[in-house]
Amino acid sequence: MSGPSQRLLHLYHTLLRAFGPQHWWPGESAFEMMVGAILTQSVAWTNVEKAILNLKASGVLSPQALREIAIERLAELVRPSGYYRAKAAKIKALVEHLDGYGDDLDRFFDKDLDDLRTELLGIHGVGEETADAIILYAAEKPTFVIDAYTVRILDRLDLSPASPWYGAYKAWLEQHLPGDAGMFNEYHALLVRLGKDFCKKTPNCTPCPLLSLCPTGQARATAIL
DNA sequence: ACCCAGGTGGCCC
DNA sequence: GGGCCACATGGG
Repeated sequence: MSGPSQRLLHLYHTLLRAFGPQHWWPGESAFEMMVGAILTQSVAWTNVEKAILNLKASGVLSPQALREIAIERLAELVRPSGYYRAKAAKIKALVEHLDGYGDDLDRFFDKDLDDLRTELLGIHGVGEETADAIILYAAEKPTFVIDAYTVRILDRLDLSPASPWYGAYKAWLEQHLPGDAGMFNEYHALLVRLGKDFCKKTPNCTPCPLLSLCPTGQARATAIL
């Protein structure tokens, strides 16, 4: 008989074997990751890439430049990522907050994980998933990021906590896995890879890496997602 | 033409 | 504290 820890580790190794390391988060700097974390809210990453490209081409992918740019112009630049007016306001809120640290991310991140998380949640536009993505991928501290793919895949595998809240999934995973930031990083990225690049695009995916893990034997991704 | 994509905040009860 | 809803573009 195998408990949640064994099953979660097995899932991790299965995905890692199937897909290899994902090298997340996509982005050249911690600040770019933070902006990307906001832009990717409820939107396909391909849209975010266009928006980031616009910001780079305009030379405004820095906290100071983003504070100085007019919000209407910022909105136009991030337009491809959807919800563009709302996201422009969120980015403004983020860089205003960073102003309090002289735009020094190391100084911003240099605090207890829970304190950093609470502070992030106080920024307009930063909810739990975005906060955890920033903590894990930009600050490189061990928190597990829960997103829609994670929930659906774990539910399908009957590997879910009792309560359906964000915090319950997060606690469930952190409780049953070694608290290693590198592993949380890779694990979340692999779950998204499975959901995004594999399941949707491969109807009846015969080589589905979850096949041996699914209790009902119906781990075809079309069934999962 | 429709559906959905790596959520969040505001408002209502 | 939960249940709705607005927010909006781009690709399948």
